[in-house]
Amino acid sequence: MSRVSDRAYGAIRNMILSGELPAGAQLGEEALAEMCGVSRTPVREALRRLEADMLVGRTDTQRTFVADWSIDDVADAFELRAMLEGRAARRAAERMTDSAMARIRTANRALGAAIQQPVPDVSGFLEGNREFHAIILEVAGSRRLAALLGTLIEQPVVLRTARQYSREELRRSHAEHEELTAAFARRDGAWAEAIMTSHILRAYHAYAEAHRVRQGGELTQEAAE
Amino acid sequence: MSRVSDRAYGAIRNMILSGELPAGAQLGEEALAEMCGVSRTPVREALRRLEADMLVGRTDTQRTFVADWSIDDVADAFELRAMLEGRAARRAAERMTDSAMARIRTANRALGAAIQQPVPDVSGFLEGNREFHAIILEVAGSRRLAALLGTLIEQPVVLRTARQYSREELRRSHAEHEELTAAFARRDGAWAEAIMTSHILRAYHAYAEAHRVRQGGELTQEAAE
DNA sequence: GACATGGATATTGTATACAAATGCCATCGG
DNA sequence: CCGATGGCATTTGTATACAATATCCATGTC
Repeated sequence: MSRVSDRAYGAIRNMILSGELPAGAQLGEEALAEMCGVSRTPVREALRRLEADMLVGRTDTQRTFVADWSIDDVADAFELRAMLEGRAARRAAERMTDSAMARIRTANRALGAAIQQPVPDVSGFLEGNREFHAIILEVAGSRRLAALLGTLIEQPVVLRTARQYSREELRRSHAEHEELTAAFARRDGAWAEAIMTSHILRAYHAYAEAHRVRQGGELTQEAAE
Repeated sequence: MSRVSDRAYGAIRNMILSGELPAGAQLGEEALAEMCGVSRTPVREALRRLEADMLVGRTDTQRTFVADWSIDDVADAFELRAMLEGRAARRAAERMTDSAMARIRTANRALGAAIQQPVPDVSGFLEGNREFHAIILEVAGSRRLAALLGTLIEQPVVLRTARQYSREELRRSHAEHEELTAAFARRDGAWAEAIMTSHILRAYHAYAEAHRVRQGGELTQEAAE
């Protein structure tokens, strides 16, 4: 992240994900450039990347704005993610190595320890969770699959669930990870795919449930899968 | 395509797809700018888009080159495409309208007529084929699915098969389209998905077969699915 | 002769200036 | 009062200049 355009990308992205730039907000290049303390050139580059991520949209006349997400968009994204992560899990199971198994177990142990603290360590949970999914994607060994999932894993909507997960929900997530680990240990691709798919879809429904109850809650971190 | 950067994008993309810029070739911004008769700024933008399409790659030190595709990359891309187009077909079947059915039938009729000429009209076939798949994607109604498939449908490798399709292969493609149409007419999502998946995978194996026989053939148009 | 080192050359990154287009608002006519 | 029109302000698109960095080649040393 040393290049200026990378910093701009990260900064704008964070402002979108945190809600500082609300959905639908106009994104003037000049204004963003001033915020980031850079010129328009790297800002333009950052905006193009964010457009590819579908975090920002464009009017027919090239004006940029923060993408807003209908309920259907959210369901759509989760469905695709469930399918793609399921595929990744299948491939990972088929290609699993002993050293990767060890890394997966380590990540999962850390995750388990985090949620058993007197006060659950949500950050630790999230970090273990991220690591777990990253290893699977790595073992799956498909650059394209990784690229496609890249645009799906950190959406605004996905990022606002975990902090309010109950201990029970965290525990359940951990249990699903354990089951996935068992499927990997047996190199059972079909099993791994099925667990992963339901793992993601459960996260979706947890989100949908929470969203139905209290519209517009203002949290900042990742959903826990 | 009136903006200069769009023209640059199209021009560079065509040079890659046609093989004029061979895999692995360095893509200097200045050189490309001169070729396209524009300044570096729009060229840079075009290169970023092509990078997102995975048509070009980057060294660790930001030098751009034409991506080259190993056999595994090709298999990988086709697999993902089969999965995603299958999903699109399922969704399309579930959401099919009468007017879309009519358009699908029209496209398919045109495709059928093209291959029954004394000399098969391959361009007509390709146009009908493209239209057919485009309507399905439209009816599927998932912007994200469309975006993900966008990066998969026109790869260098996918684009070099149809011209050498035998009349028998063209006929078979048409027959599969007819079967898909029947599945749509019955709003049978599972059926549509299964046909579409096998449709794409058959195209893959046709490609793999041809590629095994004569490595490095030099054709220019799209694969026929 | 092989390898390290240094500087010249080429390439990419960023800033800025200017051109083109879009949007906004006030004014005018009905 | 409503809508159309024209011009001003804002925003985006492109070109160019300059800075930073990487590559390449020649030279020198072991």
